Amino acid sequence: MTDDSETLQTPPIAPATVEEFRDRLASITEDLPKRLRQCADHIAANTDRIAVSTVAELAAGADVPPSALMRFCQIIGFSGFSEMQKLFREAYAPGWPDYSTRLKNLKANRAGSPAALLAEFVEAGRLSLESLAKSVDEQVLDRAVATLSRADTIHVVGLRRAFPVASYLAYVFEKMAVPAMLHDGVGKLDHRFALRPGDAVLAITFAPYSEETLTLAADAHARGLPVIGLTDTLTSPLARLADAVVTVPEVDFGAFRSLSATIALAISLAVAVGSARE
Amino acid sequence: MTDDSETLQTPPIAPATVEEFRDRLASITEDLPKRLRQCADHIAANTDRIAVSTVAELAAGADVPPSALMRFCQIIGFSGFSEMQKLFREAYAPGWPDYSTRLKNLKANRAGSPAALLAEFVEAGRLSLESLAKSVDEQVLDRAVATLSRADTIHVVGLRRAFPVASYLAYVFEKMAVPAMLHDGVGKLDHRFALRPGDAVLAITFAPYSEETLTLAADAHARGLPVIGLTDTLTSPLARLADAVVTVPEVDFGAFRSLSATIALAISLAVAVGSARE
DNA sequence: TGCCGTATGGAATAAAAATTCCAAAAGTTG
DNA sequence: CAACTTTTGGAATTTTTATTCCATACGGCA
Repeated sequence: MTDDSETLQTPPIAPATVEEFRDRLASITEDLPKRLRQCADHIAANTDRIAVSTVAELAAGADVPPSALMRFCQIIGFSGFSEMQKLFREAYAPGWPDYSTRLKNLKANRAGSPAALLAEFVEAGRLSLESLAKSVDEQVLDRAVATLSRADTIHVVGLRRAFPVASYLAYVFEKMAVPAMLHDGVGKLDHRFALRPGDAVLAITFAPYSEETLTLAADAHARGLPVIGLTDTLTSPLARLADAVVTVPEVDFGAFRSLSATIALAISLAVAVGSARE
Repeated sequence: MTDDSETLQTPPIAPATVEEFRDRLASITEDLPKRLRQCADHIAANTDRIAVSTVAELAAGADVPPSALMRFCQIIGFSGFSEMQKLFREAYAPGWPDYSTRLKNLKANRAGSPAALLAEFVEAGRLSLESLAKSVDEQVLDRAVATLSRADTIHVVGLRRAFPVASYLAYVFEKMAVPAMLHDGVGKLDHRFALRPGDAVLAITFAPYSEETLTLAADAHARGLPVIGLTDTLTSPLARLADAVVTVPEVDFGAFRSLSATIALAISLAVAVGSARE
């Protein structure tokens, strides 16, 4: 008998995804002794808290001693609670952990062929877009669009790294017949006096933040004009000057960003403003 | 002195909500010493992972020793990391069901809302990147890099829709110390005589092809200078003038292209050329 | 009712994580 | 350039958390 039970025993195949976890849970729940069943039920109802709880907390929730919960983890196929928790912690932020490490490696051996480089940038772009979709704050976006739609003229400013974005915004605004002015710093001319009451500023800057962009934003802010910021983090100096700050998560490759997410955001903003004004 | 500093010292008022946390973060970030600033930046960019990470993990991400991160938590007003983490664990709502579900939600919003538009552009960008990765011709890419690496000066030209790409290329070349000149059409000045023997032209244009770009490419071609084209199809008028044509499949949404794939390709090209020249 | 196998709770232990502390480095100021 | 302050890294310590183990309770069966 003993050998039989050994053979039939729960195979130590731990679920590799949240999906698999749920399947396994459903398949074993019914023929489980009382306490383990309590575990299963509580876990099923609170799957999302696994990532942020301790054994003791979860056990208390299921009204069982910690050791029961440990047994439960092992029955599912994990070596213990920590391994199970790992699954949920990683599922929460997929891909991210070793990504920047990979970039560093690639940077180290600069033997990268053009095609290999391209693959990296494509991947970076895809990830950026994904995390943009996940993280964007709809309220802020709505507010930004509303503000810009009311403006007489939109002053777009973004230099260096942000200049491609600024120039694309200017292009789209032009196509949609939205009065806009691109502050491009050509000839080091200072166009700040072009700002009139009723106008709004759309400023784009990423670390290291460009002095001129911040100056223009500060100037507009001081004069009571609405400022919309497009930047990398909420700690950016733009945050203090702007009425609405939209942040874009973008992965750097050395000094270079893929800009995919930023451009996608910019163009959405521009098209939304264009439509709203009609 | 000691009493003064005690009085002036950061009040130990810990943020009680994630909102307050962000405010506090933004307000202190700028006058923070180097390491603590790294903490602030990394935390700002990865706020959502605080709940599921350990001190060691976050510290590694910020590239600082764990003790620096502890100090950071205390400066913000918490007694330590655990207290800070508690805030985020309580506010925790998992990001899954992830990306694709989130996209659907965004799109489900009233059509034409900024968020819905963003979802469309994100989708278009991703598709473009995917098909770029699948369709890119490595041989052509290698040839383009080789040609540009040999050039004395690289003349970058791209107008209207392609201008953001051209300007980004110019930026990257500058950062990598590659001699490059951006033909931007400012003041309608014609810089064609800047083309010298030994130079190369990198021309970017999409339908409807910009006259000025084609003219410059044709001119260079006539004078025997190598021309590299970045365009949408092999039937583009650039194809006849160029020594190597790299095509980018870009998925349009409405009248506007996301540019994601084009920028990814451009930056790969630039970085490859920059590396090759060293 | 007495036997046996499984299930259970909690105390003991091991592992991992957070936190403190201090000596050394870096930076400032007179 | 010396005295002093601030910042830093890492080793030592403490606290928390996970995990194991075993004596006991329970339930079915003869």
